[in-house]
Amino acid sequence: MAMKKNDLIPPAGQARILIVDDHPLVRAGFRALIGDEPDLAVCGEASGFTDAMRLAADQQPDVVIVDLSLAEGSGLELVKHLHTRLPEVRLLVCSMHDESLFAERALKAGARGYINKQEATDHVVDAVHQVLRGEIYLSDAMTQRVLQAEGGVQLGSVEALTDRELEVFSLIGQGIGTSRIAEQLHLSVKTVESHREKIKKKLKLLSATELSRYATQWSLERN
Amino acid sequence: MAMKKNDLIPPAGQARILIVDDHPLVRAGFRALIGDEPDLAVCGEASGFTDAMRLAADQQPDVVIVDLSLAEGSGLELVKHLHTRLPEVRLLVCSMHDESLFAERALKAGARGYINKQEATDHVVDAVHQVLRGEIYLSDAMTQRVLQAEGGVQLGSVEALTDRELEVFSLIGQGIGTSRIAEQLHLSVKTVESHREKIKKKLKLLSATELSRYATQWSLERN
DNA sequence: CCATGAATGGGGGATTCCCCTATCGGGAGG
DNA sequence: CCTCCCGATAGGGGAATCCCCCATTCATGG
Repeated sequence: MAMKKNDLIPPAGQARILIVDDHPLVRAGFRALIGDEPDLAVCGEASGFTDAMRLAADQQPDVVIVDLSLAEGSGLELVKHLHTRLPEVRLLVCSMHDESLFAERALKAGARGYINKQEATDHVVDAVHQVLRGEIYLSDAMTQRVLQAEGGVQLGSVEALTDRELEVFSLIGQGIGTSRIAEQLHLSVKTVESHREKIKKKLKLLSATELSRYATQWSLERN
Repeated sequence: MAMKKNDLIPPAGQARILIVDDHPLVRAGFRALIGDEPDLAVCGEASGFTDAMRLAADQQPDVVIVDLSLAEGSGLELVKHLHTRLPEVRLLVCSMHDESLFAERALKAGARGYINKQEATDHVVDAVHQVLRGEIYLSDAMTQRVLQAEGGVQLGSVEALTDRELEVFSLIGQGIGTSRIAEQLHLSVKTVESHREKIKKKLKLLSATELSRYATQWSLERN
């Protein structure tokens, strides 16, 4: 996550922003906020993957604001593809999704910032300016979380899990309860609980419900 | 669901609109859209139940636009309470949720219209005008469905859930624990537990983990 | 060799799960 | 008008889990 300085120079006049979000109302909100800034201008809108890729290629925007849930395709996929094909374009992910679950994924996918929709009205202009300067934007809480994870080689990813932990994690993702996991793996319930705790720590999850949700999503993604 | 004509007369000058939505960006979108209309004016914003009730009492708006998912409390509850305490105020529900699942519930709770966020930018001004005239606004597709489905609803799946149960189910799907659900809905933990039990019975789920998994999947599907 | 980490478990208090029952208010039907 | 049912609320109580401690064993690499 070292910050490279091979960015394009900031645009001379107005910076051009492309908005990608499946909710027309949210796009209207962005337009209103960004339109008030003298040095920013909205150069296009898209609600899905295909339109976004085409518009980004045509318009050559300085910043693309990407929502994670799109009408067509996924936001994370869009970030990866945009980052590959148009690496000079700064990507700012703005999502309603749980920050702890997606901020790191967004950064790994090539985004230069992640902002929660709850705080978007107050900070989106700041965030855009910041990524325009080549910096990375994260909420204060999330900055802590990500930076402190720099110590560990892998950032809160499933790859950091031990084989045994991954087995347990996978079973959790299949909706199997603690006691049944213990049966299935011929372990004590206490051992499974210990594994759950270690998994939670490694994935930086705060509660059993978060673990369950994360495991379920992970399980669904690779099916 | 017969249309009563005991409405107040339309306001003489500008109609006053109160916006209730937990996403600041969406509120900004509404403000931009409504602000462009000469006969409409935004008289306040709220993100949660309590603020909305207070503002509605203070401001005496002509129309309240209510999102179904709020920062504090639930939109359906808000519609019921507003309809009881301020029956002369027209309520327009605007949600990202599946229309077929919530439009009927919204109307029964006292709303005079339901508009999907996907089509909000194009139709919200029409919808507001329509409810101001004392008519009921629904999308064309939904009008058909509601009017013909007056008899009975499909049982056996999520549609079989009660309003309250559905709210709890949705929060479970967002990975929120029992105690925080209780906080958010201003309920006893015991009540939330009761709802969870009833949901499990209705959906034929055998354990809390199954409920969590099912709710998570359901929640992800409609994002 | 011994520091480290993985795998296995336990203690114990807090919380949740799960099956009961119970009240209360509103709407459907007699 | 008056039951009867049901949705919403909530408590009791025992079992299960959660969650933060900790201990032991065993392999592996520095």
